[in-house]
Amino acid sequence: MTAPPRPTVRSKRAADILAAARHILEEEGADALTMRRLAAALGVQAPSLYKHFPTKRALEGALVEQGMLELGSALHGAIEAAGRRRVPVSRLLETYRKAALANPGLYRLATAGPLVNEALADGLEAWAGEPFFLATGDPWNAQALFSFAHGMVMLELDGRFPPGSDLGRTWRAGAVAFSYGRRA
Amino acid sequence: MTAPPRPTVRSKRAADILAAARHILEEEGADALTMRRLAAALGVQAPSLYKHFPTKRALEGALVEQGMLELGSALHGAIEAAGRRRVPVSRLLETYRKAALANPGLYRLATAGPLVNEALADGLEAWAGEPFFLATGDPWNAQALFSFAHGMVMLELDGRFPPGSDLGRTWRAGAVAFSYGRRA
DNA sequence: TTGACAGGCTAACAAAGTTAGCTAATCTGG
DNA sequence: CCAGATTAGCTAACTTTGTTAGCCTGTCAA
Repeated sequence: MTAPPRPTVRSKRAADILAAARHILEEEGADALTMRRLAAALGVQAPSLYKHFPTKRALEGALVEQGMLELGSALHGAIEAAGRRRVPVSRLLETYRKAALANPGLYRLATAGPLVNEALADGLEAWAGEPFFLATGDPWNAQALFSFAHGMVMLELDGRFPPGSDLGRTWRAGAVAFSYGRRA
Repeated sequence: MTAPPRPTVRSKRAADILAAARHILEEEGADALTMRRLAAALGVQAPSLYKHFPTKRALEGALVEQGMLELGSALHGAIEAAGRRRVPVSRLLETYRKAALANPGLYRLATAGPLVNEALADGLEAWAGEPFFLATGDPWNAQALFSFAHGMVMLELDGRFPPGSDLGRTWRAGAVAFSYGRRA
């Protein structure tokens, strides 16, 4: 088990900005997260934000780091809760779904576009993905299971499933498919 | 088997614009697809484009329709090639992967953000998804399999897998997991 | 022939990220 | 305790982007 990566340390002010940004992101959507809107929420003018983050993408990157850290923590929590036994795939998926849907804006931000993560502490993504390896036992099923979970969350967030779909059952179908450790 | 939806009919000029847009999208990326850049490629000024599409999103929507139609055709082609037998999941996935990665910009456009599809001919999405039902035999495994495929493509396009990953093997792991028609 | 319409044009706006350069406060080293 | 540096704010302004308004010209049908 890899150690959880330490979050980047930031000034109090920078942390406040991130909190405000996150609030706007979740309450009003990604489009509402503009530098001017964010500045206004902090009672400040837009250019002042650049004293704390060099660019909007950097600010988003910091949000992504937070999101990944929280998601990773949730997943590792599920692993630990299982003690010495292997986590059931279904349990891991439930955790993933719940954690991801709890912060839709952040999740989309973290996994949209080619590379918002740039300087994303390198180990972070690997660490967050580790539970999938622990649940499946091999890297290929781990990646496949992760892809399934990611696809489900994205499609669910984007309302891409036909109305009336029993998504719980779809998640369960995936869980069944990836259980019992079959090899490719 | 549902009939393939007819593509929206458009004027010659509108079709030309879409072709140019698609070219820019694939050659230079989504950021390069601006109204001015597109207009320039057509030897025209930006506002002229609004004689043919009411908004940039409408133009993107038309591109998405094209993409979905092509992807759906590829998948249905795989179904037909199997004749009366059920398509192997692995075969369907290979088709999906190949078709999606052949037009990365278009694929991302079609499946990014909450709703680019708006007026997307309603049956189109259902029609494109039908092959997954035919390959798995029930709607829940169909949706789960689709989510897996979608997640794989997105992560692959975004370079989210650790370098050196054997993605072919990951796709195969997914294929194995979703074969043999297990029920949730 | 006349009038509608199709399809182009220029000028311009608003919103977005961002930069430059100023200033007031606060902290720090001698 | 003061001087200089740093911090963190400000205003003004620039660029890029989508988009609108309003004009003009050619084509084609009544």
